[in-house]
Amino acid sequence: MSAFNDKVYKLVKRIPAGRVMTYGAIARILGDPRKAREVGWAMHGCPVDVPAHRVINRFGSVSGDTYGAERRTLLEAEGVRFDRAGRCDLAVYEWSPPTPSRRTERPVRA
DNA sequence: CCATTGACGGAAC
DNA sequence: TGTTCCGCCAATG
Repeated sequence: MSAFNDKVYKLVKRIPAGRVMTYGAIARILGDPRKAREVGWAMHGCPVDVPAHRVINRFGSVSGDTYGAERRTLLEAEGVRFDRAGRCDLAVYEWSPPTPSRRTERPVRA
């Protein structure tokens, strides 16, 4: 288990219900913007205590074939709205980890 | 070691 | 976010 992989899990666990993060955003926060694919690969075998359904691609759509439908259902249960194309509004739902010197968190209710 | 693949991203059209 | 192409990187055979 690489350190990068562990960081991904830790970050994903901090994502609040009803909010999502993209693979690229996670990789970027972890310091390796180009490792977006690895984030996805890490989620492929993620433990059950990691809310992998809150990690989606940059289009706001859920990737994956079989597991994708299940994850999307979980997100909808948390209040995330999907349009007909299976995408959600990242401008509204995308979440960023809290920073020590900044507390600008807003409720976000679409 | 080389080729292929992928739960990605982004630039170019 | 339409489609196509390419770069990046780990895992897999």
